[in-house]
Amino acid sequence: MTQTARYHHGDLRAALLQEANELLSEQGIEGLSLRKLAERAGVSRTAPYHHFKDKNALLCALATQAFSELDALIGRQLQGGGSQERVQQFVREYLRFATENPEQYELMFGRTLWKVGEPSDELRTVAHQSFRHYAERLAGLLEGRLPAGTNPLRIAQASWATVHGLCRLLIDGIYINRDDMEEVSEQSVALFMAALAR
Amino acid sequence: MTQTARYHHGDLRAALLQEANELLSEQGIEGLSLRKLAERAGVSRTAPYHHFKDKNALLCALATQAFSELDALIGRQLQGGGSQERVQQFVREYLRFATENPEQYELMFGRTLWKVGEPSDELRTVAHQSFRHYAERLAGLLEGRLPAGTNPLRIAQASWATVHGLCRLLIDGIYINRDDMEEVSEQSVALFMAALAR
DNA sequence: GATTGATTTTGACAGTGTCAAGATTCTTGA
DNA sequence: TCAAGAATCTTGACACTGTCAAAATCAATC
Repeated sequence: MTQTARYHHGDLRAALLQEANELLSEQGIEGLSLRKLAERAGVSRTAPYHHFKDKNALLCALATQAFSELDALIGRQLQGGGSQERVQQFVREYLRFATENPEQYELMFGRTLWKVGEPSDELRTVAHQSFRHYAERLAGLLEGRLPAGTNPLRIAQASWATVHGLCRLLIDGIYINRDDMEEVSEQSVALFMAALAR
Repeated sequence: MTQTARYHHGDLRAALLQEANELLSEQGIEGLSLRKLAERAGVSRTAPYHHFKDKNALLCALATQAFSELDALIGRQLQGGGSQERVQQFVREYLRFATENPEQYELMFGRTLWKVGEPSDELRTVAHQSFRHYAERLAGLLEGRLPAGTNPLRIAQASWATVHGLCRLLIDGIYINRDDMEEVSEQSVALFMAALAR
């Protein structure tokens, strides 16, 4: 039953997601067209529409997968007792996650889904969950260190914005030097921790 | 000589830039097509090609203008002696700049020009100049405050990344609440300054 | 075995950026 | 003054995009 060119594909949905991920990595969001995708999967232009409402839905599915990975990374890196080295390590891993799959990261956080398109409920959920997860873990790490009157949520937002900003500058091709970025991130973490340890 | 429907437009280049800025604000980068632009300017589809090599060139021209404004903002806000309040004020203004013209900001820092397209030499120059300008001014403000062994350039990069990250999260529609963002930015600045004032 | 539903196909449409070739107007030099 | 050339603008065309409608094919079910 695995011969080529049968009318029903078998598991087109999964095949599309797989091809989409590859195409995304190779050519970026701009190079990811439904028609290329269909051709790669050996199927006609409009076949994907029976598995995804439209392009936006397919991209949401991709981004949702990616957020799950990020969430796993957060859980893996931000557990146990807290030290500056642990946070440094997390940031390094986050930077690695973003820069090794830049197109995926762009899809996760970019305007394509969040502004131009419409993020699916599933995507919204997993994205917010990831951030909440991060905020909780970080609050755990910084337990007792925070100066009075400091809102842990704000710290989480601020630190995430910093790391995210670094990633964006790097990914979008504005800062080119990755090694510099690593140094910048270390500097940032050091400053944050220094301020919190007062 | 100002009657309508004459063959030569007169100053099509300027008109295109003007219309492009409006269209950009109204409909975003995705809604900005050369054909719409041409129609708005009352001219045929391909007329713009006699004033801009291609779409990328036109967008670069837009972004270059915008960077000049940002550069002016930096010069305006980051002058004179330094205090935490001065930095806070700058960040507020930067956030305002980005959130009041989100599509412009996206164009300036987004992948459309820096990664997908090719930034013009002019754009590269003014962008780097803006950052250098920021770095110098900030170093001036923090003069004498920096702990030994702290590279002012890294501080500039780190702080810019933070503000930029906030802007991106806000603009891309991930953080929705602007007021929260303002609070986050204040928190960030406070942390930075606290760490530096040790 | 016929019917129903899922899946896939072809055809079509409006929209995009951009090239080539022709039309018009402005400018410049003799 | 007027011809030549440059600048500017237009029409035609091409390949590409996402998406809809209608027809074709297959799988499963009653």
